Amino acid sequence: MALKKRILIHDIARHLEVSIATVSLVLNGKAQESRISAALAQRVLSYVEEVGYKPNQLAKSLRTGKTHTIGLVVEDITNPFFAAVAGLIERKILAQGYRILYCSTNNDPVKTRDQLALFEEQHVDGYILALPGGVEAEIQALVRRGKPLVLFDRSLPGIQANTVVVDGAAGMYAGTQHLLAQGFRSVALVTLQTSQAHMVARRQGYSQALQEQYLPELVLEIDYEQAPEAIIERMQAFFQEHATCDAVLFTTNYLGVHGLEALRNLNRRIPEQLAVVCFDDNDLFRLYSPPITVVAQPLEALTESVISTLLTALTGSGEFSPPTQLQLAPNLVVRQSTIHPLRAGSS
Amino acid sequence: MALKKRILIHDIARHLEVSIATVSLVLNGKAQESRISAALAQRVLSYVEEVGYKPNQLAKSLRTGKTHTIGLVVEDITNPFFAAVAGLIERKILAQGYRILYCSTNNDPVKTRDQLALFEEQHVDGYILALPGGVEAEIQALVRRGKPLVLFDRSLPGIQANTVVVDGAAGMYAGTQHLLAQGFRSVALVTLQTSQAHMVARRQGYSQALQEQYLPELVLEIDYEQAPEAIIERMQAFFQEHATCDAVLFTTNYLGVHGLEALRNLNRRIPEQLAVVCFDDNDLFRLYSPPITVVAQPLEALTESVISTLLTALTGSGEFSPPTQLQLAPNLVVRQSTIHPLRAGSS
DNA sequence: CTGAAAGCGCTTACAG
DNA sequence: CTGAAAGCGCTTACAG
Repeated sequence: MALKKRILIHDIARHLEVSIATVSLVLNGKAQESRISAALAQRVLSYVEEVGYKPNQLAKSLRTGKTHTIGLVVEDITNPFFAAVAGLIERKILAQGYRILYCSTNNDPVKTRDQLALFEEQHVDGYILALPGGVEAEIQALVRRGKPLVLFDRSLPGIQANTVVVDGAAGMYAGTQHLLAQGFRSVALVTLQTSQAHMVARRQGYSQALQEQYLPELVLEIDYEQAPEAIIERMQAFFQEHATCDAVLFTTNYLGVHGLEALRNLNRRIPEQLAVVCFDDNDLFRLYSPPITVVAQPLEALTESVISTLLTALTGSGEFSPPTQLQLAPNLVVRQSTIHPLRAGSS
Repeated sequence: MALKKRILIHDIARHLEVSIATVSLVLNGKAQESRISAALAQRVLSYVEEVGYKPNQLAKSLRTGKTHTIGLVVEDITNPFFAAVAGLIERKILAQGYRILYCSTNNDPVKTRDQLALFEEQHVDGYILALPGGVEAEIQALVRRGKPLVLFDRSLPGIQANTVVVDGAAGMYAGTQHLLAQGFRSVALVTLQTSQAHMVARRQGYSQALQEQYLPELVLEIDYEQAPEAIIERMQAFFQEHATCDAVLFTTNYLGVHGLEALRNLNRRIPEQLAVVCFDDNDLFRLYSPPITVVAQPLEALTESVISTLLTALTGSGEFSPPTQLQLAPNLVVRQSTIHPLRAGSS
């Protein structure tokens, strides 16, 4: 029943009849440079191991300013893309002894600002960020103060910071070209009504492909704030209004999911009546009937780049170095949703 | 260019010409009980607001022992169920001023132990846990030391702790009964090879429904460690071997997803050749062709219960109170994957 | 190698 | 209400 009193560095020192400094130096790997004998260091280490002493991280953090904590900010942890990113980041960074604080922004700059402030109060060592617009000033301040951070998925206009993004323009260009090559001629885009960099790029890839063929654009912009039901209804109205449209690209996975539901409600056959491409892959697209052609993001490479960039900044010499800016190539995965049985190869 | 020096409580006190204690007491809402005049308190508050002073949480935590951080341990953050739980928990608890540290266990007790130790070093105030078997001793120790925690999704054998689970036995019983009522007679179960409480319960619900009808069980146990490809192959072999089986229930969403892929590879028609039920819902099941009948978990109620239980423990008087043990009812959602066109209503 | 000491930035009795 | 002080548990020069 007796609560074991938490053991302190002081207890270790007293038991070994050495000074607190000695214990601390050994524990922090500074035995050599402090000219502590290997034998003594070993004695300390094995006793610490024996009694299971763990330094109080709070005290350590207060003293050193390091918390070994990373703040992960995503748009929405329930979105399969961000969940996958979170999972991969976790796997890669926990092994380095870091912990992860996370939060979802839901693209709300006010909420994001609050959360960034909380992370800062908590003294996170570094940040991994997929941000909404409207927090440029806060991020600029972090950059200026030399905080290790990396933006991913989307960059922030006017901010010079480590960034790892997927080339949305190239991806959507490839997707649109693929549709055109399959003989589709009235190609719509369903995207978000936003000026965020990644969405702008994806739309631009679509536009460019159409312009090169002198084909008109047909764009539906969805308000992120809306409830799923409203989004689905909006899409249904759009597809009914534009009945001659024979192909559509969705710029995010959840727009794609809602789009499939809208098309199912309308009984549109894919790809006979409407070909479908989505940016970003997931189980649903892969197993849907018909399987959906996607512009897949390189999740493994993306997270690997994010982590290595962050670790470099974290362990950096502290001196200024130019930000790393990476743009990764997505991968067009052609499935049946864009292979028109009658038109295939007719381009 | 000049780095603004971080402002300290000392600076506030000096500027207002009051004592540090006064500032601290006002900031911690103890102005009244310390008989500090409302006017002075107001002066402090507005100056603090004006200069944007934020107390250093590390120092505060070291002193008070509270970090306002919750440790969330899930099986796998990329699993839609756990991602949904994480999202809802986040939404409900960030508003209370708590931050969330998370980690995935992948059902590995060693990894789980390491992470729990990290969380403890970090002095999290409370825990929300979906655990693998093999960490009973660690949890028992947390409980004994009065740490606020709540187990969810699955209980831990022999551990008396706050627990919020979904009634898997009732859910699978209902799903199996539904299949029998639809006229299916050779009903298989695909589950995990594990002794975890939630899986045992789900299997037991299946067994009971069959036993009541004197029907034989047909169970495939999958090893969690295997790669998806291996799991799919294993399932294909199973379904080929048991060709007369006319219905199947999957006990988790990812087993269901892999199962659908296996059945697609085998060109089995659902429900004509095989009816399908899955425990846990997601977009894929809802939009699949045909839509899949599921035993849906009450996510909103589940997370609400988890949070309120944890907050009670967190703000509790510290005195012992018996653990809260909640079991929520799941909801059978019948879709076309179990409605046999020829047999419907024939039961 | 050691020991005493300062300091990270707070909170909180305590005496006045 | 105030002021001085202890203390949360560490790390790290510094003099010896």
